[in-house]
Amino acid sequence: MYEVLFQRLNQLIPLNSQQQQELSGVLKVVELPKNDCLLEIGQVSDHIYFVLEGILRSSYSFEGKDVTRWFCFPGHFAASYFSFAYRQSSEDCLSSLTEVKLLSISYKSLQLLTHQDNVWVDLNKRLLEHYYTISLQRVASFQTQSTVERYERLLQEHPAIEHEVPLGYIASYLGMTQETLSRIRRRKKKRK
Amino acid sequence: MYEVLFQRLNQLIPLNSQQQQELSGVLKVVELPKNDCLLEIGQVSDHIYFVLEGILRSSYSFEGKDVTRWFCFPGHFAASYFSFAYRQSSEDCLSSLTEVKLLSISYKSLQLLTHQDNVWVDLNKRLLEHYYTISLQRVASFQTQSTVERYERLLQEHPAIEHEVPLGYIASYLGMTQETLSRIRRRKKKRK
DNA sequence: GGGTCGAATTGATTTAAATCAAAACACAGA
DNA sequence: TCTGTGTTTTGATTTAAATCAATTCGACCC
Repeated sequence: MYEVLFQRLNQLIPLNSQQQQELSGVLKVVELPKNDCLLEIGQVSDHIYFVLEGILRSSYSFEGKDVTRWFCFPGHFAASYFSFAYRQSSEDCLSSLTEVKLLSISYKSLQLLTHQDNVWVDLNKRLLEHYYTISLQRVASFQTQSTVERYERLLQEHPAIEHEVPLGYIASYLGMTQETLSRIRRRKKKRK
Repeated sequence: MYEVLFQRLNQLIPLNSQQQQELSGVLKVVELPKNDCLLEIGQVSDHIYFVLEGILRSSYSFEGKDVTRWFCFPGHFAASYFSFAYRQSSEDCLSSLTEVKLLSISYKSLQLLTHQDNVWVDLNKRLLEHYYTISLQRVASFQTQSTVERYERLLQEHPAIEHEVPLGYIASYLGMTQETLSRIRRRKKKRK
């Protein structure tokens, strides 16, 4: 059950079997239906999730509009980082776009782990670096790529998104209107 | 001399006087002329800088074009993070846009500090979090704001940029052409 | 099978930005 | 002061995207 998670973690930092066991001891499996809310805006996030199956979406509110911060696919971690790490109220909302199966760890459990082994501190840093990199690349894609190119790239990374995520959510993630994205899709079909 | 730096660091994490002294011991003051290169693409970054005076710019290359990654003003830290932290060759280039006065710390010195006091590890994390936040906000500004709004916001944060940084650099930072930015400026003047 | 709701598509139009080309400007050096 | 170089501005045009309004589509319920 936890194999997928450990595989992913080992890419970030090597864990020995004791560390793996300690982590396993505090993980919980969570299964949720489609369109379920894991965290609302204003709440303090109490969990980090690891996606086993399904898709999550994080969004924030801008001038009344709902904007997609990111999507979370199997093998990804999901959290409202600053809310979780610093116990602040979250600016983001987190919810399921499909039925999902997740692993979750609570703030308290992670605190305990952290105090007894530095590897969890290192892991935190690695994850931060990872998500920082992704964010930098995303900025670069806005600087240098057209709407079409941004969509193509997203499709390459996550082909599933095309059929499993509502168009409007993808459009706001990419910074365009849903009409524009719909037309991009049409032109793409025609070319085939 | 180091006062400005310590003030900034204390916002991120409290340092006692011993820690301040240890850091002071390994800092170097660097003064450079305008348009000097601190790091070229492909090199391994060996220093983190803190800007006392002047402006730095980091850029990367995309399809032959030079694109501004960020600007660095007094009170900011400048580095090619992944090149520095993991001794990889840098994708970014770093250079001075004006005469600059910097504080610098070498990889080796920071390694030594890190081994003798955990506070420097924490500081690293805080800085990462800080720059991650900025990157997230920047993505959000591409998702939700128009070219005009993005420029206005940049001006609010760094009014100096208007007269001290070449237009083309600002335009690529904001993800628009320099003609567009020039016209935005003209319309702005007219309105006054 | 008809009706309803939200999502997606389409069309017409306006607006914004990119592109291409040329002129104006700023400034350092002869 | 003139000249060359790089930057910025301007103009004309094309292209891309937003906006607004109206259908169409699809899933679900009755």
